[in-house]
Amino acid sequence: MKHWLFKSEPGSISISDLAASPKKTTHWEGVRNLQARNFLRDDVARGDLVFFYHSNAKPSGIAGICKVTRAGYPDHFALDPESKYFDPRASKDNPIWYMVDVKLGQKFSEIIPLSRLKETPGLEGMMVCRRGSRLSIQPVTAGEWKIIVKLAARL
DNA sequence: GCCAACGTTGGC
DNA sequence: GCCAACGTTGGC
Repeated sequence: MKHWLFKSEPGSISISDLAASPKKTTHWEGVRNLQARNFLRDDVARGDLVFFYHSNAKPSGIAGICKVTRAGYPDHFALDPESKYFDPRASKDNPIWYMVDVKLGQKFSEIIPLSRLKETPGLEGMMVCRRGSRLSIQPVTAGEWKIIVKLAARL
């Protein structure tokens, strides 16, 4: 089992929105970056655990934990001209973009802010802690996962 | 295939 | 709202 960090702007979907969703489950659609797409298509597996990260938020940081309930499959929003994620290059035979499904596991009582992550020993190598890192689907090491879960337990 | 211009992300 | 960093586009 692997660990990930998925970013979302709360205005798009927040962890509270996910908590209020049917079965507390959502598609993770709209990823339109090749590197992130490759993770979704090739690496994110059912059962993997995910930190739900709020970006462009007050504060930005990790809001909780989700579980992947469905591995990568074509993001059909790319085929829908009405969708803001529409991509005219995508087709049924060549979906280009992929999504996964995630289910809320645990919503933390508070956000663990990015500033906290940055000052926590052992997390220096995390992509999200590095300036200018825009990747919205990021792998997290088992060690980093453990450290952050410990932080969450002390909230 | 280079790279300047442009658009987007996202912290602050 | 600013702007740095990054990804993508398109002219050549």
